[in-house]
Amino acid sequence: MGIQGLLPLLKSIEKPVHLKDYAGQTLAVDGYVWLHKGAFSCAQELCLGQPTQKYITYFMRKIDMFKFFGVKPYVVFDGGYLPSKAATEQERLSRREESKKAAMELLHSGKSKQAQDHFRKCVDVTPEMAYAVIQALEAAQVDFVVAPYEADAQMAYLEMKGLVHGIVTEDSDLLVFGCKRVIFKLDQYGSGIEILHENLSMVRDISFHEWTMTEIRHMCILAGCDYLPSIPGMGLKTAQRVLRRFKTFERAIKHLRMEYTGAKIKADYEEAFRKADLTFLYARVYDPVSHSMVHLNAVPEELEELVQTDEYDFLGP
DNA sequence: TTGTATAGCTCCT
DNA sequence: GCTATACAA
Repeated sequence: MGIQGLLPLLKSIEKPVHLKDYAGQTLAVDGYVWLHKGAFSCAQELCLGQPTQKYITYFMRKIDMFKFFGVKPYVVFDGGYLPSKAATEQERLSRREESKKAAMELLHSGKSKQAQDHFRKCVDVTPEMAYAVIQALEAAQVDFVVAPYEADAQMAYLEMKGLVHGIVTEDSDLLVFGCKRVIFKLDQYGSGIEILHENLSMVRDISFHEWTMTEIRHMCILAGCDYLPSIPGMGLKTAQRVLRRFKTFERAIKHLRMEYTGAKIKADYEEAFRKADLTFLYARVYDPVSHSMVHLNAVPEELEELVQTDEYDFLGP
């Protein structure tokens, strides 16, 4: 889902770029994006369990494009799902099953063209597909890493450690994780748009002047993110207003509780907010240098013991 | 003005 | 996952 409405809000700081602008550099790539797009070319085969190589070919063509422009790709795959995302996954699964039923019926009545539309809605990227692509990457000596949980946090870590110069993705969450250089909408010719974190203060549609990374992260969580749905009626602009007025999210939530009478804000909302915030800060990632599991940012002393407990399995158990 | 709900898109020629 | 669009509070 990402952060609803974040990218349109950042239009004024978008910069058109081309892969060749990054010649000689390494860019982290969200493997899921290419896996999913590649799966579209062979949705029916994948849904019916028929053997196909098309999604691998598609993926490697993207890799070749990077190499053609002198850019080194560092592919990042998703690992396990966080417990906090289980509900979303279940919802997606049942929607896919519905589409598959419709696709099969159309196929059996000879309407293969219409069936294809439904196959594309039910196609899912499986770990087996990721593994097939990984083998092709190994053969081509392309760097990759499987994140213990979410690719987003893993890519943010690679950038933070200086292992990559920027991140290619379609997911606005990356900016909330604090990434410095994110490239969106990369097309088949190598064109895309770049957003730099340092330019956030220059956004015209909303005033982020003097805003810290913490405030921007809190605004995004309040407006709804993958780890916590928003309070009904709370979008980015309203979230920005209440945070500007009340300074901290605790005070903002307290105020919203008084204003929004009734059961609109659940009793555990503030607790859930804190957990979402900690996930953006301290998600578990893999460190390719030391070959060990670490947290995205150094965990402060007062939290060190807590993050080891089951209470904190939302960071990745 | 702002948020939400819905539909259409990702492949390829 | 994204965007574009129409509609609602």
